[in-house]
Amino acid sequence: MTQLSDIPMRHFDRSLPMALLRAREAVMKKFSPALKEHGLSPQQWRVIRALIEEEVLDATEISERCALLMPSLSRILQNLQKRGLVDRKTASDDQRRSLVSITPAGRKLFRTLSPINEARYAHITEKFGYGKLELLYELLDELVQKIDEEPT
Amino acid sequence: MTQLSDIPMRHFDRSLPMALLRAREAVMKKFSPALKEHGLSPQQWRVIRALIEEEVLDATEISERCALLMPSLSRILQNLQKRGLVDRKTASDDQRRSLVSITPAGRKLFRTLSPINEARYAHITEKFGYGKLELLYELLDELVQKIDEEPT
DNA sequence: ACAAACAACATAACATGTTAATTAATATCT
DNA sequence: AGATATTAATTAACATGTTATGTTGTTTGT
Repeated sequence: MTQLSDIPMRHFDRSLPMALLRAREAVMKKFSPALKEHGLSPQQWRVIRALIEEEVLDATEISERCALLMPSLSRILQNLQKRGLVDRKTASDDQRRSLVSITPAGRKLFRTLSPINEARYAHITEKFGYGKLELLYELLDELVQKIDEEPT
Repeated sequence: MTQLSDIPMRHFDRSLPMALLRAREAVMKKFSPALKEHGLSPQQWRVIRALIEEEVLDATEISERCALLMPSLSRILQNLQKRGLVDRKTASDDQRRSLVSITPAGRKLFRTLSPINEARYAHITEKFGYGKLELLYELLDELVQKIDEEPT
């Protein structure tokens, strides 16, 4: 006879948040050390990458592109500015907005680190397989899409 | 003629850490609110789940199962103990080890939250598709495996 | 023009992530 | 047995995650 107590609880390792966390940790283990050697956290690196792609961005745009909440970003920008890696000026048309750009020193640091990271990325791609990697990206994108198109 | 400057930089959205982060954020948005209503962080919830599965665990085992570093776990256990959700005693055979178990109050809290979370999980499964979810788990597992079997 | 609503950014407060250093107990080696 | 190395857990220090609140500048409505 089947009872509630006979139904096995979904195991911990079939937890989506945990699976995503562990995957992210494994990947970061490959990228973080090189960043740390140059005094950058993964979050600081994301900001620098965004500014290489775009040249000038306000804080809110950086926040969205880098998946950083404004309070975290606020502290990170203060830190990067103090170290001379980014520059800031208030927008002339909207004094609330803070326009951020990368400095030559920041650009130089990027050029130092970028090849190292790209090499690691290439290595992961080769080891895991290009096709599987693309499939993984697609699944992750679709997961986000399906979840976000819900209310609640 | 092709130059280095013509090679487009791999875009931000094709960053594996970012893709995993965004997916995790989207998923957590579905689970966190119910936990927060009951005063639990996702990390605290992971610890409680682990203790429901196992009854007694030492701190190191919890750390591994929950993907929490020991310093974080140390603070979390102090918090949960203070709130009467877990219990601790030092192991008789090894006084260094701290054996943790869940209290009746902790078990009750679990029974309250578990159905809510399982329902959300079922909803995601339905929306995303069972097959795709299984495929995602497999890809994530394999990614971790391939990355971890490397040195450097 | 002026008050109310809104938007961008900063700050506060607390939990967690992360590395290093500490403490106490156990294991190992000679 | 006694010195040394290892291990389990904690603490320290600082960066980030997260929600709430504050500050200032801009927009909207009348």
